[in-house]
Amino acid sequence: MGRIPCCEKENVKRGQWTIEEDNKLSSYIAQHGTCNWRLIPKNAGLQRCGKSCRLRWTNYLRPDLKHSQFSDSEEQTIVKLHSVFGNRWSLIAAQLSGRTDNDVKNHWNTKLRKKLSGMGIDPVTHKSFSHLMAEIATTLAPPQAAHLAEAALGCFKDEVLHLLTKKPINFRCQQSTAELGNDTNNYINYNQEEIDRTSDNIKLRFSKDAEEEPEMIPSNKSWNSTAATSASFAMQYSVFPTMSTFQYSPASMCNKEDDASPWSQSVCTGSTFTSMDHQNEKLEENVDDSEATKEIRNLSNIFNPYYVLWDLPADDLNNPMV
DNA sequence: AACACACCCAACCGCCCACCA
DNA sequence: TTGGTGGGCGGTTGGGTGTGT
Repeated sequence: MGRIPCCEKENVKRGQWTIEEDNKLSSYIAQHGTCNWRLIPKNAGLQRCGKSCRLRWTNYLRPDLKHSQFSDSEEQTIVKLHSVFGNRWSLIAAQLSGRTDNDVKNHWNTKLRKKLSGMGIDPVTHKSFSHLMAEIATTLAPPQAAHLAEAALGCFKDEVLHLLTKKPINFRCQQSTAELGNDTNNYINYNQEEIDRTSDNIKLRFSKDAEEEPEMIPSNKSWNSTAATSASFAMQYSVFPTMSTFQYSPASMCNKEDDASPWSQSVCTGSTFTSMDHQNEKLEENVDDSEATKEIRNLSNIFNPYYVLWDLPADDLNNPMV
């Protein structure tokens, strides 16, 4: 026994809304409110499904909606919250005034996901790709690790190709000014040969290292193995060129008129050495609760996979939650 | 200029859950 | 307790538009 449809499908109009329909719906809701969506199209003289009316109102016509571009600040908030909630778009949207879940979802799927991928970060787990590759190495014994790494590389193929080859983005390797002088516009362009070579290197290193130092790749590590161990492998099996002089810091992610911010530039760094890896490296050096560990706690940023909500600046939250 | 491809985003679909009689 | 209903949600689609060749 299925649910009865919310309307007679054959008698309702579908597709794009006209200005006239928008006006009818808006004026009806202005007078009568939104108490019963099933009755609204009928009473408003619209040949639309009630659900369609609700969506049109909530996603487009509502007077409190913003129709402007997402700001850097909003984007950062989305990424932060996505790292906590995943695809709970309504929860995320609730923190951004004037944005709907549909807006947030669309923006994520069309822009933010690519931005993160372009930065070498898996948009699902919010971990760097190299970190994920390292997780594989810490979980499986050779030769499975090498095989799975190859498979994982296949899974990330689109991201990797996007990262390395997409012409319009013209990925920029951002290095410290100390290293580059004042020229911060150095570009590294990869070609197919380079991609293949990178891929081969990964496979080779997995196999070779496992052969030479099998004890380095524990066979029974869980996916929740310590970050320190993972970080060491992340460094060891880093897919992309590592530039230890660069890190994403909270400051670099702030919404300032700072063109040097990797976020505002919306470009790829070509490095997977995220601050998380950097932090983990410090963790490894200081196993106990040292100054470095404290520093790590203070360095929570949007790419920290262990990000917790209470680290969010209160200003970012539209509807602070318990 | 014409075509192909990529991208964006409004709209739809179907599932789920809370509420109520 | 149960079934009907409205509304919310996330995933997906497809048409319009932009861009490259």
